[in-house]
Amino acid sequence: MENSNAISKIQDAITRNSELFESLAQLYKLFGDASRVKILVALTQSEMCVSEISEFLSITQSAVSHQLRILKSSNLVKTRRDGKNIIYSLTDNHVRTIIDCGMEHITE
Amino acid sequence: MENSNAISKIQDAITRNSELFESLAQLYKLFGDASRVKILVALTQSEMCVSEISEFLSITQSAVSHQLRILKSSNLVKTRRDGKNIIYSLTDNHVRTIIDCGMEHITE
DNA sequence: TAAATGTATGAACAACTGCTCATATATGCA
DNA sequence: TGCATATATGAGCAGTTGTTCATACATTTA
Repeated sequence: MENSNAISKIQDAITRNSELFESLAQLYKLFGDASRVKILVALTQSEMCVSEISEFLSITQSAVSHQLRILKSSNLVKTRRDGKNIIYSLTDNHVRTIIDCGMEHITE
Repeated sequence: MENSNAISKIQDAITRNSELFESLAQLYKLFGDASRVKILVALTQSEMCVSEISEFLSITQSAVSHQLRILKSSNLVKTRRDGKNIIYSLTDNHVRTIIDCGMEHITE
């Protein structure tokens, strides 16, 4: 099929920035799981320790811990220790923005 | 572990709106794949037919078709026929907004 | 120091995802 | 009407994902 020139340019742009869009997909993948989204939403309201998060999701402490590890290694959350507890919080405000952005689509 | 009152309220809110956050995760899941993201990004620039999209992704026409079906059944894209071609385009501007929102996080 | 509490981690597994291949359907054209 | 082109779809498969279970590690307290 013969391309119009305009579409060729779009295709070039996407091919050139291929890695960028893979990062984008990788980012959205983090929000693409109900447990993780709920964790992130909770953390937009307040920092929390693992057992607090574990309480209101119907999954075990272990599962929460696994998910938090993913979120931390992706730099969406950060931690500090407070005695026996590890307190998780959002790294920055991007998470909040992204969630709000998606919510607007859902609740239109 | 004993909850602070504030955290209890957050947990209640999240439990009550559980389905909402599952929809949110479902939405982000659509953006959580490189092929789909590239398709959506392309469509923010111009409507396109299947074979055009198929050209610049290194996947087959069949794979593109499968992904477009997913995007269509989620109401992110819509179609019209033009002769032998099916032209795909974005349903509304939310996709654009969501992509921009994620890009800001990536390219900070 | 021993027990209790909070968190992290590895293995295993079922469910899901995205791709390919083969093939069906739909339209346009000779 | 027959053939070429464009798209859709089902089956099958390999890779990924999210959970659980068992257990290890870290900190506090008796």
